[in-house]
Amino acid sequence: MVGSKRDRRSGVTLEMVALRAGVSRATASRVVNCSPRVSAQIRLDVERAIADLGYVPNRAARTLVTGRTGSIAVVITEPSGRLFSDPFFPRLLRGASGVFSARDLQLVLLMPSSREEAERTGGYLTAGHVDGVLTASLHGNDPLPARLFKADVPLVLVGRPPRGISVSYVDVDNRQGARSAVEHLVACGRRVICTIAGPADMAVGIDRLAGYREAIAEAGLPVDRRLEAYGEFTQEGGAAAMARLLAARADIDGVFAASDLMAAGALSVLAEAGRRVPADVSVVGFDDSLVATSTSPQLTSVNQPIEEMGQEAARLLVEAVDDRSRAIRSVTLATSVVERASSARRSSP
Amino acid sequence: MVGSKRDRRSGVTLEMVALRAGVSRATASRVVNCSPRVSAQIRLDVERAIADLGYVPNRAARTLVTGRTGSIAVVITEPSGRLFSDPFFPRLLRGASGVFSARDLQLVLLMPSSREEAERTGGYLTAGHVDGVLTASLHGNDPLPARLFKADVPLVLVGRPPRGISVSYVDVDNRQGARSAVEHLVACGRRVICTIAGPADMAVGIDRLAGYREAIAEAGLPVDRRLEAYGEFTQEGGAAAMARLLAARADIDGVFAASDLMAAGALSVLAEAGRRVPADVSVVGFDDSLVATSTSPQLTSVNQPIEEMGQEAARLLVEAVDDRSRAIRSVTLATSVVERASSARRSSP
DNA sequence: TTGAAAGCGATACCAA
DNA sequence: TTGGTATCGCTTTCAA
Repeated sequence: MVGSKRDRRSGVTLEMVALRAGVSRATASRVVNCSPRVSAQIRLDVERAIADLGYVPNRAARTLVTGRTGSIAVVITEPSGRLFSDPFFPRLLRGASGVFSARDLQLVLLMPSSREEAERTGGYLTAGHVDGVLTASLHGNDPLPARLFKADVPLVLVGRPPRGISVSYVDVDNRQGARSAVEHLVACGRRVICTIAGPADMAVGIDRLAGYREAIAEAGLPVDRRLEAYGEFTQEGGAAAMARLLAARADIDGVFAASDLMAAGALSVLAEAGRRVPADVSVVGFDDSLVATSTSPQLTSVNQPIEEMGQEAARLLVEAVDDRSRAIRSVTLATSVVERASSARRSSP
Repeated sequence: MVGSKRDRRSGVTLEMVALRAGVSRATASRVVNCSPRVSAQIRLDVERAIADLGYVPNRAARTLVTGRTGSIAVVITEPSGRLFSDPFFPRLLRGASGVFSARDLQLVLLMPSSREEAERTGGYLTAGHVDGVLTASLHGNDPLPARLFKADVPLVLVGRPPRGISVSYVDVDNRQGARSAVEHLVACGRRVICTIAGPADMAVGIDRLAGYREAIAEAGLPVDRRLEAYGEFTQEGGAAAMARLLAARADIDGVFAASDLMAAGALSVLAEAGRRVPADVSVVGFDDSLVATSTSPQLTSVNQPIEEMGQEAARLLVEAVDDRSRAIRSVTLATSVVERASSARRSSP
């Protein structure tokens, strides 16, 4: 690596502080680290020297000996758009950052937006820049978990890990959530219920689809693959999927979308197609995010406690960083259906 | 700092690589750093050892000697909401990240959401975790620039720095942009033109307001402080300001808002008040973001090349990191008015 | 081309 | 309570 000659940082070292305060480096270090084994007078002397010189501990040196960096990375591997358009992430971050803050850990956000960048990010994380990694929205083929595991970097996922990967995680019961949504549609008297599923390589996508199928089967409704369409977790993805579904089965009277954003896309397509919601078609989303209350009609949606997921994940990660036991822990939170205007009992036929 | 006993990282060191390859640490280091002064055979041996052992260089150790970390921080100090709701930031990041990527620098995003967190973040940055800092949306009283300057950490701002701070920056000509907007309204035959200004402690806010005043004066229109209202750069801020303005002067026929989001808020208030846009009132926003084309009617807006700002800022920062000359550089980009449906020539009176 | 060895700045052990 | 010093993992002269 490059590194032009001697371009040392501003350069106040502990050595200089010690010299100025007339003590040894060891003692100065004790003051910096708030050790109780320092006399009051000396503590004052050193503190003044620190202030006079504007001393700031060099993290690299400290990290080298302690093995700790005092920072945690949150990694969001998404094609850039989603991080900012999906309200999921800010809520997750809000939940997590509170926990890290309380532990005086600096949260740094990494958002590789291409395979190449993801590669570099992996290097950054395994090189010891952070004490632990929190990641959300993982795709099935992402090599990151294995790489971090090998490098012994603590990792916690938000969302169930893909098959074959064992790692700590926090998730909501997506399967049960999806079932509740479909059961709600059935209770509304819907008989031709389709689903707009998330990407087939993401656990959330898979689980919500599984829940949908279970509920359909249990309700004794015929299973029909033409009632299932996949899409990205975006408004556009939802719209495109809805259009395909309508083309395949014109008699659809219920829609379960795997996210509110997708449901919003579906609503716009239904409106264009002249279907009234909820009179002709009832729609249920997932997330119960702000989006749910800004569509027209407002969305019935499966609520998931996102801030809480962030908190729990952060807590799990902090534990893992502290004890380094490599134990796998997981937390699953419950969901609930929040009813709004987009779903209603079918008017008597 | 804590640091439980010997909890060393996974622990493949260069020493171990050297041993396995049967060479000295120095030679192994040369291979890792792609030095040309290594024989082909030895290079192969060492590379195999690296692969076998899964060696990853320890960043802390390397940083300690080179003074470089290979990463750059982008700091957004906002009460959390704005980062995700304002399309400005994703665009800025997209522009900047391309440049950093090309230089193999890892971009880390820091978003302190309270004074306390901002304090910690300052510590993180001055402790040598990153080679340089890019920051946007700086408020006048933010102590960060001074702190970084003292610690000799390269810094580039997006947006003109507050008075009294000298630092490199990239900005658009906000003053001229605002003038063009107002001139456009005047050309539309508007005579009672108000402005929804940004926060008075932010340079963008100040500059756009100044441009507004200049244009009003030049057009020979009476200056009236009741035609100026301040607000946050949010939809709510814009709505509240518009409501106050209408209450103070019912005869308003032109609105210049300092951001599209604010203009969107203004549009909703105007609609509620029964004012037709653009027939009764013409509205011009600032940013020419996606928001501008999703309002109804679509917004006439001042375009600013945000991706380009991000690129230029990143370029400036990379330069500063490389030569460490502490020279202050700045780049100012031009704006242009993009006409849409929210502004139109007044129908003959 | 290769190796030996001197740091980089801080922590933590062992004596005093 | 204090100081001396080995050590962390790597880069980089300086000799060989």
